Amino acid sequence: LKTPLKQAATSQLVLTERQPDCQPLTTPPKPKETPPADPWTPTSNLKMLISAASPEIRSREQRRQLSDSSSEVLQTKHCLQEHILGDEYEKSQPSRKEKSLGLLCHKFLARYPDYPSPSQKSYICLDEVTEELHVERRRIYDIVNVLESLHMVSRLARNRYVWHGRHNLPQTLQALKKVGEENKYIQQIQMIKKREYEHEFDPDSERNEEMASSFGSSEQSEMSFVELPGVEFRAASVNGRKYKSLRVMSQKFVMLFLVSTPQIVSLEVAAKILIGEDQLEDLDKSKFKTKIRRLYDIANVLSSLKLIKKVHVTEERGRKPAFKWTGPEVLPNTQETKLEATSTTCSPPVSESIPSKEQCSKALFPSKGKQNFTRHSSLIKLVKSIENDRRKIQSAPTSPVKISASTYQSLPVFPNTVAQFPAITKHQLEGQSKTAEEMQMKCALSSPEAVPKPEPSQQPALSQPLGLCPASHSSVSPVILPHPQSGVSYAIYLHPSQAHTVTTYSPGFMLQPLPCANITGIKSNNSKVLNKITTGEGDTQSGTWEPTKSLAAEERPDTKSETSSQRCLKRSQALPENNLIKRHKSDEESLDTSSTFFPSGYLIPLTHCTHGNKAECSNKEKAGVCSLQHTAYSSPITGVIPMPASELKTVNIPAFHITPLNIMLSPNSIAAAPVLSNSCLNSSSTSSAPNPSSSALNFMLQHIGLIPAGVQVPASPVLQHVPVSSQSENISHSSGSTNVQEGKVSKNILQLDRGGLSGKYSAVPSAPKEAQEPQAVTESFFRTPGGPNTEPSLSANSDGTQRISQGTLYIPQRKLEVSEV
DNA sequence: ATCTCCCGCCATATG
DNA sequence: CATATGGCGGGAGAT
Repeated sequence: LKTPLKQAATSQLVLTERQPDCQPLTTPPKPKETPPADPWTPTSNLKMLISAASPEIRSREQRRQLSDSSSEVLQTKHCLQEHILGDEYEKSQPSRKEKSLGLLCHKFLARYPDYPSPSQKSYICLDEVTEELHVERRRIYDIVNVLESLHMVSRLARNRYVWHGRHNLPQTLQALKKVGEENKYIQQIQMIKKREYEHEFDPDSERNEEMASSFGSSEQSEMSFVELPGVEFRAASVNGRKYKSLRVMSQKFVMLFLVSTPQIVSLEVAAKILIGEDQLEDLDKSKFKTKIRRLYDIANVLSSLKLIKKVHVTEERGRKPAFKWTGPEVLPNTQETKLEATSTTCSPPVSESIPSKEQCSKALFPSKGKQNFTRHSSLIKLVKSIENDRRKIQSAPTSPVKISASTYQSLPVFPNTVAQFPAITKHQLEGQSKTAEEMQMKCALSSPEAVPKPEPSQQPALSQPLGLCPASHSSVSPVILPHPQSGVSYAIYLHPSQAHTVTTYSPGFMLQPLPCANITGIKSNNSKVLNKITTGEGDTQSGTWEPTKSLAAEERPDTKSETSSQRCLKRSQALPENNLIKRHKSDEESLDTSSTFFPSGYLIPLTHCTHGNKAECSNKEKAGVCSLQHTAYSSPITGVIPMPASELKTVNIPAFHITPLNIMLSPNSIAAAPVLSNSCLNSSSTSSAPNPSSSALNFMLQHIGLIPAGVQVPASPVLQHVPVSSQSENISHSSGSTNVQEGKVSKNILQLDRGGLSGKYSAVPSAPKEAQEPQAVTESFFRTPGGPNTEPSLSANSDGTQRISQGTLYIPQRKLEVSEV
């Protein structure tokens, strides 16, 4: 028995971790799973597992061949059915591992392509899945829920989901990262660690007290689900609150990875944070346990997606289970600063290339869905009101042309004012048109720098966001935020209960221990950096801005970068902003009143709203849109925009990673900083999934000829990788007290390779590795004695300060000295 | 013993 | 009301 079990385990690991290397080996398909009725044969069991695994592995490695993978699966399945040859082969008891969520998830994923073509949507029928995979429905829900949290699937109706694959992943991650930053997760993590520390000395003295006090404040984002423009909960979905916990937990869990510097998160910390958010109380041992259980569930799915992998962190206390982010690095969005002339671009994130075309198209029409808030009248109302507001705004000027590519507009600081300020709208490309001229115009507009000219009046439509004010919270008050980088704007809905909290909440309670100071400092540094990058100097301005929270900085980076014209625009807006900011600053110092925001919110992409409006839009527009869309589809878009190396450097600077550090911003602050973001940023991001506008923009530019169609994705990929790998790796290595061990896993993997597949593998040495290779390469490349952050590129841009600050961050109050050589 | 986390009861949501 | 979802926690396999 044991043997078989082990194998199973191994196989699983392999599946999870190894895929890339596998080669197309042919596996003689053997039976896959059998119903547990059969007898037992260890060997058979193994075989089965392996066989099962191999196909999947294959599929994985070749992500490109989706169809293949699916076919494989089918094959496997067939085999299963007819197999039986082995008689004794059977495996019988599925040993727990065979039933693991991770394995199940693999099987599930194997059925669908990572990057399904937009044209053909694949639907997921839960009944079929459960049947084919031989699992209880409950398990499928676990998987689907996590996938939903990443927007890899979305629910259509009962029993029905749509498969999006990883197309939305970049956007999702970016959005999550942003929210994570807003939530001050970094600080929370530090707090927890600190507390832990203290505990060591003092057993449980006043744990409750502390927790309550500190955490109470931190309870912020309670249940909030971050949505993306293109993917929203459909139909009956869920807006309704309560039941999104797994989804929400999943998102938060991911946020923790994206926000923390070594991208390693221990279960314990994650659980505490997640608990802390909604419940002040602690102590709950059972609650903690439950949370942990859920985290394991989520982790299994994320592992199957290869977004994380298990590791162990050894601290003073001993070693604790943890997970390390292995997914694509999310760039700090912020910097769209430079998008200007070149368009920046986005390089494909990570290793996989994404069908740009598809993405673009997708991005263009995100809204397909209307959001239905099922059964939540309040939500519906909100939406309507929002729409109305928007309409008002839009309607005001006549602007036939909306523009937008740029994206995000600014958000009004105060709702009232909002209307007054001109904003550039995001998407609306649609309407417009078709003419080349128009397109050009748009393009121009869209690019921030290039387009400075657009006058406000022209951009009447704020398509997105309208700011609503946070100040008055009604039971449900939506706060709309622009999401510059990704171009995704989202709104946060507070639960009534939360709202109370927020409103009520006293300023003093925030905690921000030491770290704060550091953070702040860093932040300022970052901002400086930004300035530097963007503008040569900017000290002056920066001074003003610095105070702002990182968020502000992030979002607003363009401010600096913008062209004069834009600047002017902004300035006008800025006045209020600045004041606000300043104010905040002071607040912050005192303790941050604002910190609480973003508590629980439900994030809804504004885009949708727009959509809703769409109806109202003139038919013409619609028509225009349609045409546009078509075009988009048919047109060959590269999707990638060339980016100069220099730019890349800037963007990738490690400092930025740190930037996130963040700080929380208050809604006000956010609102305050209206920004026009440009699409570039997003593009840069990696992400492949830029916001609609950006993609549209790119598309247009290319067509117009402004941008070369071919894109060079030269260095960018590498660079992108760098930050991630280098960081994490270095850290792990260097960390003194904290160790990350992956030993087990890797071992298993290795064994497996040797054992069963070696023969096949031998044939294919280099190719497979490639997938993972990049990491290694980059790693070595960047790894420098100085420490994780010391990279050449960095140094160029940064002044010593940055580096220092970074170091500070890492090490913050813990003893674990991670980096610092 | 501890770490993982499967299983499936049962409250809720959805249609 | 019948189902579909999915929170939750016991308790057992894996280490």
